[in-house]
Amino acid sequence: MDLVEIYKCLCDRTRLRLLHVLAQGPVCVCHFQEVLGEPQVKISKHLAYLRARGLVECERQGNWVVYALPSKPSRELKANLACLQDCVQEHPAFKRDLARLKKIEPACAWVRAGEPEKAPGQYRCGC
Amino acid sequence: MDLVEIYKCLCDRTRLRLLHVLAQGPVCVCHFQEVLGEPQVKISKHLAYLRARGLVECERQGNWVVYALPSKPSRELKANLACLQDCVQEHPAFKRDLARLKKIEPACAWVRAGEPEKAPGQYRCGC
DNA sequence: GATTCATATTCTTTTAAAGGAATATGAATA
DNA sequence: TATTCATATTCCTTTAAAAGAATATGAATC
Repeated sequence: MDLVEIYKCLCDRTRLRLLHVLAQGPVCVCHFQEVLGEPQVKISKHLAYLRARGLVECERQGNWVVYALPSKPSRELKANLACLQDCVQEHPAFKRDLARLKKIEPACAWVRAGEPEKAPGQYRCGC
Repeated sequence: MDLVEIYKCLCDRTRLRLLHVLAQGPVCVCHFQEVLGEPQVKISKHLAYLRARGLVECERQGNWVVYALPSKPSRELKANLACLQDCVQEHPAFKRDLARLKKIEPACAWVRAGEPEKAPGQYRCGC
């Protein structure tokens, strides 16, 4: 994984927010929409961008697709993700994302555990 | 200084090399040309890019312009520059730059000390 | 004052990326 | 099997960045 490619992934605010949220654990796309308050296309395309460059992995669980940080991140990626977390701690916008994530935490827990059928709602995954 | 802007500065290989070299101390443009082996326009434009975003500062010394990392870097910048140094240690291309820098070290020392007139050569700054 | 040197800027072409609208895919339900 | 939902992809327009060629600037020398 090339260092420049990592930085290219990091030089967009939406992608920074996605990666920052992902540091908390796996998240499905609809939760991202809820947490970031951004349209589906935008979220999906930025996730695709990150996926194509190995910064995230994903797994389909029925109707949902759950994204996560790579299980075996390179040294460079690990260092930069840690740096990002450090840099962003104070920024209100990023803290707000985490607050919104906490609100939907219960639903997330099911999805993370690979049991989306237990999530509330019918078709929905609880967002 | 915006975090995204910092990452935009970091997502180009030439700029990474410039910043990596600058971590050793102030360097003038002609030394950069020597060390990176890249054409003058390229070096100058990337330095302008970094300068416009506050990632480097510069000072004219007679005919030469000496660039340096900012004297008071933001927390974010400091963290990312440290991370960069860490990530790049093993990469041959970056190590090669430092090796070439060492070769012209004597000339650099004069320039850094603000006494370019002591540098060898007539019009030249020793590159 | 003309020249020489180091550096910066302008101009142009090419390429990548962002964003939105519309549509496609693939799984689950009815 | 038709529908519904979550997500992805395509198409389009706009904007930013990279690179090289040519030229400009500003300081020092002759």
